[in-house]
Amino acid sequence: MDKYDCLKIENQLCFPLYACSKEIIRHYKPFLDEIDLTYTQYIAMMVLWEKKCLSVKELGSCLYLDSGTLTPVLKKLEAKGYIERKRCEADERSLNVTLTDEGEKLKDSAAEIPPKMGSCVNLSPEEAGELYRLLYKILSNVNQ
Amino acid sequence: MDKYDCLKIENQLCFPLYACSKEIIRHYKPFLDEIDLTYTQYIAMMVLWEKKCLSVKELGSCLYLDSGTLTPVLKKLEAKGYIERKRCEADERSLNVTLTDEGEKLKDSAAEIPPKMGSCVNLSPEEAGELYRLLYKILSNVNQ
DNA sequence: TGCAATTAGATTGTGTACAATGTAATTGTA
DNA sequence: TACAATTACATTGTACACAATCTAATTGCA
Repeated sequence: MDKYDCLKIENQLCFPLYACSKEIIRHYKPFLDEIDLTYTQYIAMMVLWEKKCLSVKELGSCLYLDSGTLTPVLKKLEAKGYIERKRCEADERSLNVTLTDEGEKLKDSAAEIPPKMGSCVNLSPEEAGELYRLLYKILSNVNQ
Repeated sequence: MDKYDCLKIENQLCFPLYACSKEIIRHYKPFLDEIDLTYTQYIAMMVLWEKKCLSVKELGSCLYLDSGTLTPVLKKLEAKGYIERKRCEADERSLNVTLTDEGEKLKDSAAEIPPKMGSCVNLSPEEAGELYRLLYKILSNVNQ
């Protein structure tokens, strides 16, 4: 165990996280292509399907994304007709994002994706649960 | 449990993976700034510090990255003077990537980063080990 | 109440990611 | 041994991600 061992990629925890995240997202692509969404657009829609209406700031804190990333993503979703972007009347700084009927309708096609994805992650339910717990434990710490 | 529950972001495994990966990489930034590397450049250097010399293809399979991503990353590392890129004499299609003395020297500064990062992931050694195991289990499956 | 500080989004610039395609070198085989 | 198929890398185009900065609206406090 020399002082450089910590630099070996196989001793890193961040690297398999990074690689895993990318590889799984890559496996989403063929399914997401069918409903013409990218992964980022998909997770934004996922929050909207649940919350119906929220500000860019709220969406950003759900997704760990800032306005620099979300503004163009939301403009694309608006161009596709899935959402509406409207300044909040009570506070003009804030932008309300809401689902259109088309956006709401998309939920049915999207609901077919998670079951199809399940097979690419070969973990037992217990392992998946443990992974989930560990990831959220890190996330809760990383944000103080 | 209705048919849309699978679409809730808190029921997804991919989302915390994606968010965790990004958040941890973001925490690397101040440390990586000190040695003027991005995260992608850092993991490429990590493989080189270990293997000394390898082709773009080999590097790509270590990092789960293709030439479209690696070519510009490696050109930047070459411009910084940390690596050399030279066509393989035995097979001109292949490009050999090797460390320069400057690149080798960088290893000492880089070795200070992993210990500093440890504190941002508040997992016990057992939990970190389990997370590591689960991530590599997924990675081994995702690539058939 | 006036105005400095804060806040919410948008913009800009840099750096990945990756699919699709292009090019040149090498291989396999009829 | 020609030449089609394959391989390695580079290029192009699209889409994030994020730091830094900008603008306009709102808040807080002297």
